[in-house]
Amino acid sequence: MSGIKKKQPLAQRPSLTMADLAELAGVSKITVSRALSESTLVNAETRERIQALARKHGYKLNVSARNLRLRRSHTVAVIVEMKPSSGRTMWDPYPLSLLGGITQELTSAGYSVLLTTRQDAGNAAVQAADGLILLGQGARQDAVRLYDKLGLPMVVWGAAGQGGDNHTVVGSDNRQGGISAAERFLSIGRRHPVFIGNPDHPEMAQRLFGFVDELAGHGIKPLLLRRADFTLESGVDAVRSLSERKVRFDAIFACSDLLAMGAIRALVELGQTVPNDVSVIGYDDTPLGASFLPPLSTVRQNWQEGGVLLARKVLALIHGQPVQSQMMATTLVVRST
Amino acid sequence: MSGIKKKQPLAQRPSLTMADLAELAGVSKITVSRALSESTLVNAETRERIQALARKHGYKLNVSARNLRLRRSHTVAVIVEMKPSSGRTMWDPYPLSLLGGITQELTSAGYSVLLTTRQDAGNAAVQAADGLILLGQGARQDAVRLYDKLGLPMVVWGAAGQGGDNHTVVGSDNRQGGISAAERFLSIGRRHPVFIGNPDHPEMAQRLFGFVDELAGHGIKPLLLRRADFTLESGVDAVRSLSERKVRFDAIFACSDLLAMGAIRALVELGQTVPNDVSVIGYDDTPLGASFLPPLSTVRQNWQEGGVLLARKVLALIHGQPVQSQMMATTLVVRST
DNA sequence: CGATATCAAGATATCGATATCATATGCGGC
DNA sequence: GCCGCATATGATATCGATATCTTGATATCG
Repeated sequence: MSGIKKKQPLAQRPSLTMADLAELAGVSKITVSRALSESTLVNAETRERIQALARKHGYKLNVSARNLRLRRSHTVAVIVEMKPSSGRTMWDPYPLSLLGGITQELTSAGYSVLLTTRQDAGNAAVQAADGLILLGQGARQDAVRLYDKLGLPMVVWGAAGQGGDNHTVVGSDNRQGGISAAERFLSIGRRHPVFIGNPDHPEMAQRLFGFVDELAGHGIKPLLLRRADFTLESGVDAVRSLSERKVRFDAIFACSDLLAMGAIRALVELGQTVPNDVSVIGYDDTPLGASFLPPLSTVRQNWQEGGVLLARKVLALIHGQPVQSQMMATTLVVRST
Repeated sequence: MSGIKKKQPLAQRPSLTMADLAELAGVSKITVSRALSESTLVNAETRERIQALARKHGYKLNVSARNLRLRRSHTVAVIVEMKPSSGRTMWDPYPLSLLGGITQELTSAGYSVLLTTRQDAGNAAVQAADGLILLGQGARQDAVRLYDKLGLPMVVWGAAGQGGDNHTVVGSDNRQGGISAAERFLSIGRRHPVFIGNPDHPEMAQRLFGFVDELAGHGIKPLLLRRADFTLESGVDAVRSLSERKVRFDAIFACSDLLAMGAIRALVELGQTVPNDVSVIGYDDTPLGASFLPPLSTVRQNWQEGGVLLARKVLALIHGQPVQSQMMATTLVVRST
């Protein structure tokens, strides 16, 4: 019966439904539903039989139907900020292993990952998601508030305390990253450190605070060199400007490996040696930093793990469990600079 | 009536349905459906009125319901190969702007992007997708065949002709990339070129073929230096081995900027000058190559555009339009090497 | 003027799965 | 022999949207 339709108004590859399986097995479709969802309400033998039948005929669950009935989508929307022209976009190497971690964790929990950009987050599919993960500079106040209105479980990647702390934040412990750079400089007797980066960015600001606070404990006040671009040229330029201003410095903490490498290049040009005259620490532990000459010391963040954490938190929220913000430890990788 | 339910078995945030809107507007729900989908079957005035009402009450379409009825998911699954430990994974900087392009194009066409890894592509949600995009080394024969069985419109990123040409392939024109490197070397009078890369990888193989063929037309046969890793160290090592074997060479075409930079570093160590003694061309146009000293000549691929193209092709396939494989032009960026 | 378009809106059935309530059967205990 | 209870299965309603078929009203034409 059910196999033959009078009409097929919405032509499509005809796929097996539970009703079809039910007919094949000689049971009702509810029994099939129960058998396939491992319910104990159905006899073990029948269950096996139905499952075997499903496998044999390549039965595929209709996700839309289930989602409609259950009023959930089993989907988490990941909203990334896309600023294609910026020096540090979400499409940069690192934040992307975040996506990797997220995907791994969510899919293995049976959830789907819906990738979207900020622009079209008004999207019906996004609103239908069970939860939200915000990545990138999108973690700014306005954006966060915007998505908050959707009333969905939401987790944000970024700096702690960012955005009214009404929502869960996961990020790497930028403050601690700054502290460990400071500790390193102190331990090797540097007295005139410089910070290169953009304190307007909440994550960088945390690095700066950690750096400054730790140094302050030893009576040292670092110089802040504001640089918005995270390019190598920007690093070169920063150091040149220091030299022109005849600033005395013996250590540089840069907010990215690229900046750090630029700084080193400029130092070499100016006849300074690294690390003898000036010690340099970068941020992110890019593969290039390790191969740089001299090999770059840097602060490493574990993005992949961050992604996993983000995913776990949304899932917890979705299941109604209490969740707290969390900052992940960073590691200072000491190489030759 | 419809606002009040006797029971609420699956408790959830109560959201407005078309039926609710219909009651508010004093029309039937079909009219609402038509009004919201801009159908001309409904009076312009009524349409406006209903749309205003929908906006006012923050009506949200239930995607599952629509998808169920229409028997499509408005979703394209993007399957990425995840090999976290490899030197060149999908989570590398570049292939990721591919994702950017894909996302942009698909979402602006009203489709959702479902991100998955290879492992769980048996996933119900993936099977429910309207189309598939394969990224990364997943474009290998076995993987392609696996997904082919799903019978979904599918587009693969990779080298032309790869995998039985039963399916659509989009990629950058690696062969042409090889040719333009060869042309450049010929034009500056180099006679002893070397190719560094891994010809087992289909895309690299194309570069090699283009390189070899073009040179052959001028009676030159390049040396093939096989290197599986795409690290800077690998490039250093490659050049050292050339020097140890006392091979004579005056040009290097490397399959990645990192390899090329490593090669240059080794050349400098050996007292050779670039580009006077040896000319070097890399691949990918990474930001670092441009800032390298000396600035690296390289072959640029436009990943973002590739993503857009992939997306357009799946959409075309989904809509039943004929589609052809396409290779995107590459650009030789001549800098100082 | 009657016949036929044209336009606007409604009635109904349907997509595929599952929650809930109902039913049938078997079994032990008093 | 009847009640209660557990086990296994079925019937029905429902999730929210839309395709298709109808219906009614107005317009157009020979």
